[in-house]
Amino acid sequence: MDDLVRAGERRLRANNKRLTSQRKLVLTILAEAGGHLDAHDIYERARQKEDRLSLSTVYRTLSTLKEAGVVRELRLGQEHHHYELDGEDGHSHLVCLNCGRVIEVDSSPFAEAAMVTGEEHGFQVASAQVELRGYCGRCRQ
Amino acid sequence: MDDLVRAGERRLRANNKRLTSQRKLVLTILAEAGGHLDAHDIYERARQKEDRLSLSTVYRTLSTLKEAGVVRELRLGQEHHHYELDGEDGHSHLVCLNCGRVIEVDSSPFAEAAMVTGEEHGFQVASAQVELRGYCGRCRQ
DNA sequence: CTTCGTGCAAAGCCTTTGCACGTCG
DNA sequence: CGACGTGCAAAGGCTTTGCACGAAG
Repeated sequence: MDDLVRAGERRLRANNKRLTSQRKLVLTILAEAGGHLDAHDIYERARQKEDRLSLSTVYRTLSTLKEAGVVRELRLGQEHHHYELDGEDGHSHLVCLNCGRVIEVDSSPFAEAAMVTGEEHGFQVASAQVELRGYCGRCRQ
Repeated sequence: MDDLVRAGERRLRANNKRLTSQRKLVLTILAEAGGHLDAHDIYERARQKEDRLSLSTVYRTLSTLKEAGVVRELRLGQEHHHYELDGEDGHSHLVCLNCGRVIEVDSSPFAEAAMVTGEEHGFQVASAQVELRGYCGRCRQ
C-alpha cells in the first residue's frame, strides 16, 4: 500500500511535478481507500486527518495525477467522477441498479476482446473501462 | 430509421407518456444522427429545423426517454453526457485520446465476458458499457 | 531565488427545478 | 376539461480559474 504511494511519488517526479504535502496526502488517502473515491470524499478524509487541503487543490491534484498516469478517472453511473489509483491491474465495475453498490472485479476477461476490437478498427487501445449494470446478489430476490 | 422513431413512440405510449411534438422531434433527431449526441447537439439541431424546443425540454425529454428504455445515456470521456437510441444492438465506443474522435463498434465480443464476470459475483448483468481509449489510425503516426 | 503549487473566492458549465401557460388525450 | 408537458429564468452541484501568498527545488 505504501508501495503504491511511493510509486505515485516517483511518477510525479518523473513528470517534473513537485512533491507537496497535499499531493502526498491525496495519494495516501487513495491508497488507504483502495477503491473509488470522489473529489469530495477525498476532501472530507483529508479534513478528518486534520490536514489543510482545499477542494480546488483536490481537483488540481487529481488532474495532475491523472496526467501522470497515477490515477484513473471513473464514471460510475453517478453524475460526478470517481478516482482510484492506477495499479498494474485494471479492474472493472459492477454497479447495482437497485442499491447502488459498486463491486470491483478483475477486467482481464475483457482485455482480449478489447485488443481484437481495437485492431479491427486500426485503433491502438491504451486502456479499457468496463461498467456492467445490473442487480447484485442481495437485491436479486 | 423511421422504424426506430415509431418504436420509441410506441414505448412512450406504453409508459403513459404523451406524444408531443417536442418528443417526436428529439426522437427524430436521434434517429437521424444514428450515433451519440449530447443535449446541446440536440438543441442546436432542433433550432436548425426551425422548431421551437427549449434546452430544459431536451433534458426532460431525454430523462423521460431514458426511463422508458428508448434512449441510452453514455459517458464518453467528456465531462457531459451523450445519448443514443437504444436499439437491439448494444455498441461500444473507441475514444481517441488525441483527436477526440469516437468510433462506434459492435460490442458482442464483450457480451460473453460480461456474462461470465457477472455470474462469478452473483451479479445479474442488465447492460454493459465498454469504452476503449487509445489512438485511432489517423493519429497513430 | 525562481518557479510552481495552494487557498480563497468567484466564475463556468451542464443540468435540474418552480411557476404559469399551453397542449394532449 | 383536467392532467401532463413546455418555456423561461433562476437555482443547483460539480469543477475550473484568477490572483496573491507560500513552499519546493
